[in-house]
Amino acid sequence: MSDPVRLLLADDEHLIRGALAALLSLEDDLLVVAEAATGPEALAMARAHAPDVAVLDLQMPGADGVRVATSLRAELPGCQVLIITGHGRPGHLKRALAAGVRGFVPKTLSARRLAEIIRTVHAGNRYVDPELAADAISAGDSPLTAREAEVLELAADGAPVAEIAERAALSPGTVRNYLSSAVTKLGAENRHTAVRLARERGWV
Amino acid sequence: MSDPVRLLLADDEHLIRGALAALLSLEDDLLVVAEAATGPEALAMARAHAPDVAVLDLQMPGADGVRVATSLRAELPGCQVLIITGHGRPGHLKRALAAGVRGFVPKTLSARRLAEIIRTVHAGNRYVDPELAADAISAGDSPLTAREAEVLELAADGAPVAEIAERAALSPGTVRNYLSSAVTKLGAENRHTAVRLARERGWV
DNA sequence: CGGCCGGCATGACAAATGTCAGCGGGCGGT
DNA sequence: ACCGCCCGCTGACATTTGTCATGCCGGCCG
Repeated sequence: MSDPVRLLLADDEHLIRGALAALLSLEDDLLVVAEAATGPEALAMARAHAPDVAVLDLQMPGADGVRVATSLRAELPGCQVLIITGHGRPGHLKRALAAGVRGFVPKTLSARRLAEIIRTVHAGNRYVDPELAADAISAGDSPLTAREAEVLELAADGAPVAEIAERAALSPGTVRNYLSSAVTKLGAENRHTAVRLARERGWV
Repeated sequence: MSDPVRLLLADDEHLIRGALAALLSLEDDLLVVAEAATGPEALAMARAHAPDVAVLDLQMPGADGVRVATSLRAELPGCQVLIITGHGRPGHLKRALAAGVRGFVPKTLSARRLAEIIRTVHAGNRYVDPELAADAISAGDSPLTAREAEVLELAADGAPVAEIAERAALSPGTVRNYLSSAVTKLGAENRHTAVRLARERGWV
């Protein structure tokens, strides 16, 4: 029999991480060699242990799973990345795939299936949860231009136009134009529902 | 030795629930007798198995942990409820306690600690995570009147004043007044940041 | 080269929003 | 009985928005 698959687990929820580690350790061809609770910690652990597969939670303090994946891709090309997420938004999947992530699955999965998918990913294949994939396809591509998305993001926390303009180094009028066109493209009634829609589709 | 503690586990994330069940089963005085993925399912399972302790995730499809806890309290007074949450907001804790929940902990906890807390709760004692408790205390009570909170909630998804007025059966002017006073009380710049603030503090 | 598109801006106007003052009614304390 | 507080409403006003037309510049593609 071949060597076991060496795993890095990163999730900020201690309970889940520990439980996951325990469950995956039951599979005798999987070996958890490192755990991390934050993005930077995950990177450090990966450097130290050079795992075969990194299982990363999408939402972690410090740096999210996709950012970690990007760094990992550059530093440890041999390490495959599997992203695991609670509430998967379409855009995240796209970003993740672009970052070279090999697998993307929701947390509503049994441990046995996860173990299988880890093996799949380790073998160099990809695996994307069918439901998340369907969502991503139906959501389609973002109709927003880079600027529109940027401005929309700055508008996300309810800041007035003046503040957005300052933070984006734009004229207030321009900001309103971008906001307006973004709202139109998204079919929203105002900037705030637009922000919500864009968030739901993972476009911000 | 006494009988084992009979547990109900409810969490919509299969992975976590399964892992948790496995870990808690390692403790020989704990026995997982039922699992559920949604609020209603949790209630049904509780009726069928009459567990000693119900471990409920706060955010579940159908009905959230607190609502389930309320029903449980009425139907199965002998069943203690322990709420477990990812990102705990202060107001939830207060609502949970009011619903007769005996324990409230974040997911950033080791399985061993969780097992201890389950025993504590089963013994009839309360346990609230110190950090969450501190947050709740520092957040204090909501300064909003019932109407202000109601209107703010209706404003949450970015609806225009006219729509809020209709849905609340109020005059548009009144809605604006409530919104304005809520914004002032919360020290926000506009209704949207007010909504965000109120959400963070668990006041909506 | 000549469109075309996106980025960036202005100006102007309509609509929505935030703010303030004030009025009346009800309800619970002192 | 009186006071204070919350509810609910109106009206008026300043400010912030959303929307539209229009213009200039720079890059990219046919």
